[in-house]
Amino acid sequence: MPKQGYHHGNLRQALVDATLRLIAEQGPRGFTLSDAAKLAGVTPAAVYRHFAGREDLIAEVARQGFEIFADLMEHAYNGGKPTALVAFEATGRAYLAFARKFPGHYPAMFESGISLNANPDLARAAERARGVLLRAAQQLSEHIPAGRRPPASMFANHIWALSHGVVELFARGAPGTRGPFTPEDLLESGIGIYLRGLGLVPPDA
Amino acid sequence: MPKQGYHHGNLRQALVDATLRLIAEQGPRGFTLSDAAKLAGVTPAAVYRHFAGREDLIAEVARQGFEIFADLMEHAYNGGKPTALVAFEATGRAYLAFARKFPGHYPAMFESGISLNANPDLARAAERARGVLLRAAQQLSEHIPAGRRPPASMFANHIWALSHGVVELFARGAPGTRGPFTPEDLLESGIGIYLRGLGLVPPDA
DNA sequence: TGTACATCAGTGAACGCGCGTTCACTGATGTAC
DNA sequence: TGTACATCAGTGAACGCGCGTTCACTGATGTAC
Repeated sequence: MPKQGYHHGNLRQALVDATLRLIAEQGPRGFTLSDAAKLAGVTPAAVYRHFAGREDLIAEVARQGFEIFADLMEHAYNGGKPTALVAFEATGRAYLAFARKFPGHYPAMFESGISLNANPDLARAAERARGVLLRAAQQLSEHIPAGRRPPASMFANHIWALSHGVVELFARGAPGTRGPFTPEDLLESGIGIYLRGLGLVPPDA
Repeated sequence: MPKQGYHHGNLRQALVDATLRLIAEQGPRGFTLSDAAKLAGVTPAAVYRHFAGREDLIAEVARQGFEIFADLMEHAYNGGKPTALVAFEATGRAYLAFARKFPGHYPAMFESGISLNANPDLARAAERARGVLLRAAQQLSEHIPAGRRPPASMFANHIWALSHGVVELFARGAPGTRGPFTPEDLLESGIGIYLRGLGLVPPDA
């Protein structure tokens, strides 16, 4: 599909890639449309052949991010195999892995200030990602004694919040940068304690 | 102390207040030094009588935020009374309460992209806030059977991450805005489950 | 109490800059005959 | 196979704008005598 004769052939994706690199290097605040164009070897005006403007470009980056994010969590979840618990823990790990391996996507999705509803494709992708985590939580919740089983959406949100907090505070140069624990340790142990609190892990594990 | 004869008398704090209002209304990205000056009824150049520049103004806002934050958590912690557990839970609630009641300070502290080390006063204030939470965690951890007691700094970080995640994702118009739970419910229940996982709350509570 | 003077907070005009966006254009590519 | 033409991706110059910052200044306040 990519043609390399110079009409660039694939400028749309080249601009997305340039945006990713800029955000990864300088944060979502540092990104400018003009820089992205320059990095793609093209005039700023050329961007408007492929995107409605700056906002639209960021939205596409975020959309692709949510697609990858959903895929990655889906893969980690693995249909709930071998057990609901193991699958759920893997999904949690996938969250952090995504944030670290896609340092351009994650900020575009969560720190760029973009509205998820501005763009239907973006909204759909974000919804799908949320859905994966929710499904993992639902299946897991069936193993909790029905009497004191919290709504699955609630503890999906707990895990999401804990993961996001770890990413924001400890996986970058942010406030809590200090400390002997890696973000991975922190998230893994946090989820472990939390699941024990739900009665899903034996107290002596 | 404030003189109301027109040399303004208290422009420094007026600028801080203007910054707070702008950030609360438009987010940390929307803030400009010029707008803050205008809101304070003053020329942009006047700002430089009191601050080294834009960065320095934001740093002062963040510093004041951390001082209030630390005070609030300290007050909630209440020296560990009546019990370590109750005091700890109150401290967690204070986190969210601060984020909601000081919607200008919180973003300046955690979303403005400011470096906590650029300014020694700021670094000190941030350190104090961290210290309060850590102390609460330490005292609480003494109630955990020594054998499987995780480092206090680890579970202080867990609570910090969970709280921050709830604020970022659910206490604003952000991604997870939907759902039947208030942020307060979410954080309270999350901390509850977590503490049960630590063996600090009886399983049938 | 009154005058002369130093201080210094705030003014107003100007700056250079880089941003996002527009517009008429050009020139390579693909298609019709 | 070759020529004529339509398409449309990218150019280059220009725009208006608002930003953070600077500078020489002014004028109110406080102090010394």
